[in-house]
Amino acid sequence: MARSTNREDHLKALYSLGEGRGGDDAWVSTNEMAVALGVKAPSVTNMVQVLQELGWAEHRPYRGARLTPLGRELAVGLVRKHRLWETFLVEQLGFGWEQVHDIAEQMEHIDCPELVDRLDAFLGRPKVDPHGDPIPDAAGNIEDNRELTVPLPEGFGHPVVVKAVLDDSHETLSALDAHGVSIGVSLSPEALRALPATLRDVLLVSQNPSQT
Amino acid sequence: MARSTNREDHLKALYSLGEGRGGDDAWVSTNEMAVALGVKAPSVTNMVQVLQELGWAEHRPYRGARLTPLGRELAVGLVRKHRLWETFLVEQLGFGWEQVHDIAEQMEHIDCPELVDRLDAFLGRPKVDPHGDPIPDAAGNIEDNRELTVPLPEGFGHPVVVKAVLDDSHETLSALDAHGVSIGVSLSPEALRALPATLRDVLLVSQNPSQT
DNA sequence: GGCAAAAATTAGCCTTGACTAAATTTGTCC
DNA sequence: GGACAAATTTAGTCAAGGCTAATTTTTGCC
Repeated sequence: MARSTNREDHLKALYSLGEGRGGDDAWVSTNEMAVALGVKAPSVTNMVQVLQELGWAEHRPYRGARLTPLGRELAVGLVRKHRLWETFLVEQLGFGWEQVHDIAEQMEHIDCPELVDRLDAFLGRPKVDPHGDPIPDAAGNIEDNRELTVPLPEGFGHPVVVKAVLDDSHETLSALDAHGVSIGVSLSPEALRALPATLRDVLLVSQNPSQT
Repeated sequence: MARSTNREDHLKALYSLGEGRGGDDAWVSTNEMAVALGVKAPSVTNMVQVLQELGWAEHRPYRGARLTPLGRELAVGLVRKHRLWETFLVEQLGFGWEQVHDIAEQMEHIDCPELVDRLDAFLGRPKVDPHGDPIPDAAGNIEDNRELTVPLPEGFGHPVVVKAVLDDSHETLSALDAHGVSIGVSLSPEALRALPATLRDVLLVSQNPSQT
């Protein structure tokens, strides 16, 4: 048994859903994964059991699943590939930031370690992707400077600089685009108030425009 | 029923094997395809029948298969993607010409017409890939200047310029590399005689070094 | 023209990964 | 603490695409 697009998709869903929560309740329910992947729950149960046989995840029946260290390493590799390809598509080919998620979803499954290294070098070893998300390095380390940023502050008393967008869907990113929002843009309190709440909520900002 | 990696692989095999021969005997046997694809003959029979249902190919039992106009169009699109990605890998990422076939084999299945257009533009709308093979344009036209070239002439009386290599396998290309052969290189009669016959046979050359 | 060998197809089975329906476990509310 | 609802897994089915074994068609040779 080995790598396959489907297994990788399930692995990545498990990783994405599990990363938010720390500590002991890092278990992700099969139902959550099913919703994220657009399949039904029993299919996920099946696949999670396969991931367990592969040593990528641990499955506790009626509890959920979580990654093993190996699984996490592989998942981070997928995230790395995804974000590098997104960066390539935007910076080199001129795609809009709302177009690249779905394409990178296909490209991240290309299997060639040397390709990843060369792409990374070609792009100048970027630290963040076009949505402000950190790109893991070759060793799997993630330098997440977004912890220096904050969710939108109450009151909107000061201008803020957009550091990252937490939802990479075509829909959200197009809407943000229509409001002139992109990574690095400074938003005045008025501009913030003009944004629909659903869009404000996906932004990570730094409060001091002098912080880069 | 729709696109899938397997169906595309069979379509491309049918195209590659069928292109050499003109006219009425353009039928490709399922066995040939099986050998080319590394699967068994009955699997090919199955898949060829699927291609027929898709309107991509015509199957005449015990005779073989051949592409429909639609199938040919799709196959040329795959060849276009394959050769553009090979060009990208060599020219932009610095891969050796012997490394890129297998990677492009994966990348050619990425489905995004806009990506192909942008990649083509990014590369400067190249006419040939790193192995000297023509890259079809967006309309599917193939400007095959290799017809201006000739297989290696008898006698090796004159220097020749290498225009294309007919076998893109890692093995062959590495061997050619070891002999200092690459696209555009001029080979003296002595150099030609020094090449193993198996390597000489995959070269297309032009006889007059002044022809570029 | 008939017969053996080669080639191709059909038949039947396996794995992957999806689904629905049914059974099981968990958790909550009184 | 028990009953019921919600969540999860198990059981059984299906399609895609591969395989081997058996059958059928074609071909080549006398």
